[in-house]
Amino acid sequence: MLRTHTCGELRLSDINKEITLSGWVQKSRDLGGMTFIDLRDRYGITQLVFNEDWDKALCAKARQLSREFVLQVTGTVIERESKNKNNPTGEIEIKVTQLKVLNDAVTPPFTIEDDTDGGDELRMKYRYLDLRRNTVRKNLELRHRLAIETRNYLDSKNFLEVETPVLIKSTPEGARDFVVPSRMNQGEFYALPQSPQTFKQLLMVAGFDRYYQIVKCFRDEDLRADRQPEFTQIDCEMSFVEQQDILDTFEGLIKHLFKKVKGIDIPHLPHMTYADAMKYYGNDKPDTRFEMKFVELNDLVKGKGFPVFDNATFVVGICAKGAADYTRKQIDELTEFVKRPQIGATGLVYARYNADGTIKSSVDKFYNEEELKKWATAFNAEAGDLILILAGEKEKTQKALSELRLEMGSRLGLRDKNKYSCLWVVDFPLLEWNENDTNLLESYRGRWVAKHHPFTSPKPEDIGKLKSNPGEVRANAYDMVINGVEIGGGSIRIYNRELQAQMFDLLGFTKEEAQEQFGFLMNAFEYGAPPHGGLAFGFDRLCSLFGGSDSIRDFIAFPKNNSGRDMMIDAPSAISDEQLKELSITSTVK
RNA sequence: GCGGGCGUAGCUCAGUCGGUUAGAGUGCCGGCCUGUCACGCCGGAGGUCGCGGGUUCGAGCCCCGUCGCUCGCGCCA
Repeated sequence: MLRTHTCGELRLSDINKEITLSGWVQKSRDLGGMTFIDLRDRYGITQLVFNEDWDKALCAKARQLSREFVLQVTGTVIERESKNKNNPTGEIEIKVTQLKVLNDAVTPPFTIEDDTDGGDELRMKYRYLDLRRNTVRKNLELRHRLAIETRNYLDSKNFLEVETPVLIKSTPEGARDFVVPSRMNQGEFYALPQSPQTFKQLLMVAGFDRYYQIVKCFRDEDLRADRQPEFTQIDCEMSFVEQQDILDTFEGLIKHLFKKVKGIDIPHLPHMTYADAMKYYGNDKPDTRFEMKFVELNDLVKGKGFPVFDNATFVVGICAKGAADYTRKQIDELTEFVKRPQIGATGLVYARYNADGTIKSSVDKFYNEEELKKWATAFNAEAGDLILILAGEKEKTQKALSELRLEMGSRLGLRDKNKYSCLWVVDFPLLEWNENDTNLLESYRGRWVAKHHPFTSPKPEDIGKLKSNPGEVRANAYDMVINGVEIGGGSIRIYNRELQAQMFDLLGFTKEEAQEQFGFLMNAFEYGAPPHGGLAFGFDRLCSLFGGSDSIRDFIAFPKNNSGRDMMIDAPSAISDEQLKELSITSTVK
């Protein structure tokens, strides 16, 4: 061993011990006759001290050490003359007797400190240096802790972790696939899994009963702060269960994780229907840390001569508690916010419920005090509140107001990172209609697509509507939502060949296409498939939620940038003509 | 595919109305310094202002194009 202790563990109780430490030079402070060096490893920082009076040659050698040199030092633990209370090892230091430079280092391009001077791009390019920083290392330690506690909980509930293949088959449903050419089967391609969905269902057919896997999944879609092309799911499936059993089991998991990792007791998770989530929050993943629910105003505001409201199919608003003192400038900011192209509202109507009980609105020309009072009643508004109203086409307006609600929540400090509000959103629609929209791949346009995925079972009482009114069929599908983030989702699956075939038919598959792409699954259903269901958690998002960050990149050791590039190894890259030829692939790009 | 922001020293940034030799902090190098821990003091080196074109007597600044990074929309069963 090149060390007897780590740089984080020595204390006053270790005084006079002869020890050996190994680590990196964090900082060197040369005072002339003596030199201090902070030696760092994963566990902490220990101060080394060199003094000309003790060993002139050694002290001279210490002066030559720069940041990030790798050292092995032997010496005696001594009590510091002046102690540093900010460091757990700050009461001792090492009087070094032997110094060995295990490796030198060039000056790093950014400082290896909690508050680094490095920008994102540079940190990603030198991620191995970035990972030396406490903040990043702690994020990965949190990730490790969450993975361990997930396994502990699921193991205690009899779940088996089973690995499923990574080279699988491309299917047209869902996100774009990453594909991998097959050399042995020329002209054919594997796809990387978007999720192990069909395999876990086959494990249920196989009688495994309770399965989980902490597993990489791949989606070839554009990225965001919370979306990476390869990401990790906690993927789970159970047999002989109904929806409530799954909700109970995984409410248990999330409570276990909060308790073990953060020491927080999470109350019972309320259920909210998809319909209510849309009605009250305009969003299927509502941030329920604060209320500010939507109130529909169609009946109250129409027919008073205000064309914007009269021409709109949907008028809806929120009431921001205590925001009546918002200045004209602040309200203009909000108006600009909702008018941004990403949100797309045409304007914002407001009504201030002043402290003196009067109401002042931006549409006083059309609505008198009495009518505005009725608005206030509809919102349960009190003096001091600010009512904000949007109008337009229903879906777009809901979405815009949802964004405004979150913005107001942030501005009013209602979205505390250390507060957690968890719930289940249930009764999702089974299907949604894809417009004939050029933003979509041609094969996706103008047809019904599964809201969750095509293996999701419809609610038995809605099966009759599958043919007559597919859009109204509700699914046995559910999402876990925490602080406005979709942390996980799943469904009770179809386990009957005929119903599954009917689903594929609805989704526009011919019998032959369905058989070719999912025949293996439907065939399996004929051999005694148990009723089953499950869900998957986004593990990276869970980590970022626990770590109080909006970006999952901080919790992935080697993440990719917005363009899907690994800036460190510079992937993806072109491959040689020889490789292409072996795969029978012709490159159409120079 | 689209919209916003950014690109100036190793790093983080400032740079006014288009006008002298492009600055600061930090890091780096050298010197001094025996209790520092954001050490201090003195000195020094370090620039293709992302790239290409244009306007102008003159461009870091204005215009056009392009590349990269970043946040978002679309997309993401």
